[in-house]
Amino acid sequence: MKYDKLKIENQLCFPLYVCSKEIVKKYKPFLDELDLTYTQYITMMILWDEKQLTVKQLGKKLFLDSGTMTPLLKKLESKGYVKRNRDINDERNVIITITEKGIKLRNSAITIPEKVGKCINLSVEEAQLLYKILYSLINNLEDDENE
Amino acid sequence: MKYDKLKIENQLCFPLYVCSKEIVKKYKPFLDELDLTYTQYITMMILWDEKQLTVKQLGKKLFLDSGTMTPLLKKLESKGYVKRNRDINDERNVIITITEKGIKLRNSAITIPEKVGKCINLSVEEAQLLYKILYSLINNLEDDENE
DNA sequence: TATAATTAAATTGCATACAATTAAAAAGGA
DNA sequence: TCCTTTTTAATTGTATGCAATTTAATTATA
Repeated sequence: MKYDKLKIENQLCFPLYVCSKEIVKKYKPFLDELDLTYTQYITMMILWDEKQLTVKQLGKKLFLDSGTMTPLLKKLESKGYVKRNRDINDERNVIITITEKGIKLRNSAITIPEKVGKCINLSVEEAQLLYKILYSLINNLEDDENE
Repeated sequence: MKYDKLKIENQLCFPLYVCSKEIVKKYKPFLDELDLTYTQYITMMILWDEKQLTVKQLGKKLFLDSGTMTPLLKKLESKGYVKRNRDINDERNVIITITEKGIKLRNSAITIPEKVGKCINLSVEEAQLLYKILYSLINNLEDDENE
């Protein structure tokens, strides 16, 4: 039919949008124990690895802009997990550094991926395939930006 | 390493979250022309098919609760695309009915799926596979709810 | 060097999302 | 029938997410 392409069941974005939201919800009870939101959690994930980054660098890795990052980082600072300091060499930059308390939080978070994995319940093959397709999609979207 | 499961590149949820956000952004210029947001768009998508539903039924199809639906539907009402009326037979329900103006909007929306499809740029096989995996994921998540 | 252009963070305004609560209506049971 | 429970929307409060703008600092250029 003429309007078939406008049917919700023929959309690819809609199940993506639903999966994203619903899985983030699955994280909630586990993240509540750490007093973190999902966005704060993925921010900490970067910082557990890199220790120190500018707001810009963090936002690039997380696909978020300063409008989202600035209030989020202030919240993480108020919880004592990060410090925010202007770069002395280039005062435009704000450098985010993880604190000792932030580093310690990683031990409490370590069981989360496994717990959420159980809710997801995909076969290893499906999970790998999904992962692969999602990242190629992200690359396509980025290429499309630069046309 | 001990903390490998906490690395951002080993997460499945993160690329889902990014894809969802980034594709919704791709819709923006096209939806701007219709003065619709993405959530308003998928709501209209349901209504183009069903004409009349309660808030509850709409929310169930969209995986959204009344806290999101109520203000969104008021906005669609103020734009003249839907009407909101209490069900006379059961005053707890609010029935959403698409208006003539709302029905006509479909003709302006009809080119959107194709335009966004071009940005996504996956092969037909990958797109079908992704679709299939996402819906089985949604089913798994729902099953997990009812345990 | 003085000015223009660029860059990074912060701010503002709007639109979700969702948990938790509230209010009203309907259904079920003693 | 009266009371309790359930159901549906709406409301409240918190946290994103992003476009657009602003501010301050740096870089590029005439």
